[in-house]
Amino acid sequence: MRLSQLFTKTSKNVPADETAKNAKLLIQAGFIHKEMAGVYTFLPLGLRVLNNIANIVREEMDAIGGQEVLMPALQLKEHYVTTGRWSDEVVDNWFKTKLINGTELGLGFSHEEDLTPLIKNFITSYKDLPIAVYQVQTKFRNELRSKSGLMRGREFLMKDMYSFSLNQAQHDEFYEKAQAAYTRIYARLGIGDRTFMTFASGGSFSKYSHEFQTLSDAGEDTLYLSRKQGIAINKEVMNDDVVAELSIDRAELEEVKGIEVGNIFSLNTKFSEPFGLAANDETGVATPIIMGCYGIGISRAMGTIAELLSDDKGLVWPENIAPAKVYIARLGDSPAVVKQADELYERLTQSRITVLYDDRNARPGQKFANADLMGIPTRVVISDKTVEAQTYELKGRSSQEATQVSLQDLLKTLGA
RNA sequence: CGGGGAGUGGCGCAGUCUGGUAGCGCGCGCGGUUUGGGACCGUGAGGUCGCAGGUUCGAAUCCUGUCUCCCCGACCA
Repeated sequence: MRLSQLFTKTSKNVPADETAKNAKLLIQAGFIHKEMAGVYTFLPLGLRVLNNIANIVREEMDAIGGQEVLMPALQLKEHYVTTGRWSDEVVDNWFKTKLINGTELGLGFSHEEDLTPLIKNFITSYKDLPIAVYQVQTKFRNELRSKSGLMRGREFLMKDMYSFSLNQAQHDEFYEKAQAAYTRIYARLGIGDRTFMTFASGGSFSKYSHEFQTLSDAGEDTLYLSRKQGIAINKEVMNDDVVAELSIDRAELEEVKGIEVGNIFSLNTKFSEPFGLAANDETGVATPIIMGCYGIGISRAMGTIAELLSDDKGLVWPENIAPAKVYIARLGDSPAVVKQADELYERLTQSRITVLYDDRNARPGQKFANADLMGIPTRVVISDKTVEAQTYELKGRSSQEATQVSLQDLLKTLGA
């Protein structure tokens, strides 16, 4: 992508109506635009990041047998009446709407009620199990107060997966696989070292749920972390019994703040019972299917990464999810410089390396500041100097020093 | 929902207390000089001050109502 073509621009001014670092930076760099509280547009560069994150999540879900679908946002009232979740007393963050004929509908905040009856159409035997179905979809939650930029929105992108198992053993096996997949996801997103599995409330479904909490002072949750064991306990379930059950020495627990970047929990037969979702076992006896639920807020993960991996110059994206791998800063517009920069851009693009090519008629400082603010992992400078020296200047986003390399070495470094 | 703060060109702000029909910076257009860390000079365009009502000869400024945004708290199946 040539920056001269990109319709968004970075700004020297920080938005006044945001306090959260992630929102400030993402807006300043032109990645997102706020429509209203808790509702953001993803602009070209922001959408690339969002998609990159979603695709990593997809790969890991596929790797454990997840099958992707896309369910509607509009939700049938009767399904929620079946489970008792239509009531505003029970679910206080519903967005509800109506058809012109008056039929009430909901805007999905989760999809158990949509998927469970759907699965009933296909699954009837133990031979069909286990299965796991997921989607990457927009969720609507009428939060009393949205806040912190992408961290807590009213409309946000979420990956939600649901597993269906014949019995507890089969469920546990998949649950553990999902747990491992989640760990891999956060590692690939560049926040693995500070993300910990956390024992949290299982609600009305099970004893515990497992949250994945990324340590940050910007987080909303208070946790007690055992670095030694690499696990944490959410304050909401913290007590002596839990500590004992997990064989943790209470003295080593550290009180920290975390951002919930994922949550998995066992649903047991909470949804399969009311919908009559059962499978025949080997003896022909119908048994309720055991379900599990596995969520990751894709947009929240993006906000978390923006928040945590940034520095005083701007965003710092891990290579896996950056909107582009390379930023070509073309200094000046002498024919030799333009030619060389154009050729490098073509060459890298052909090698399927994503590039932001700063071909604008702007001063060097502006281009450097832009590259830093946007958080592009690698910067290549082409100028009269480098053309003359027959080198390319290479610099990582977080390194202080630039190096001069030959075209051959440059291509090698970039994997082209 | 309770408490606090704030709405003035695309963005960031001043002006409001002490009414007299808007000003600065960034950005943008044009001309020129520049070109290795968000350049400089000149020139120009762009707002009627969130919205509605009221007071007044006159309202960005005072009064009432209302909408929106941010923060803290409560809430987060």
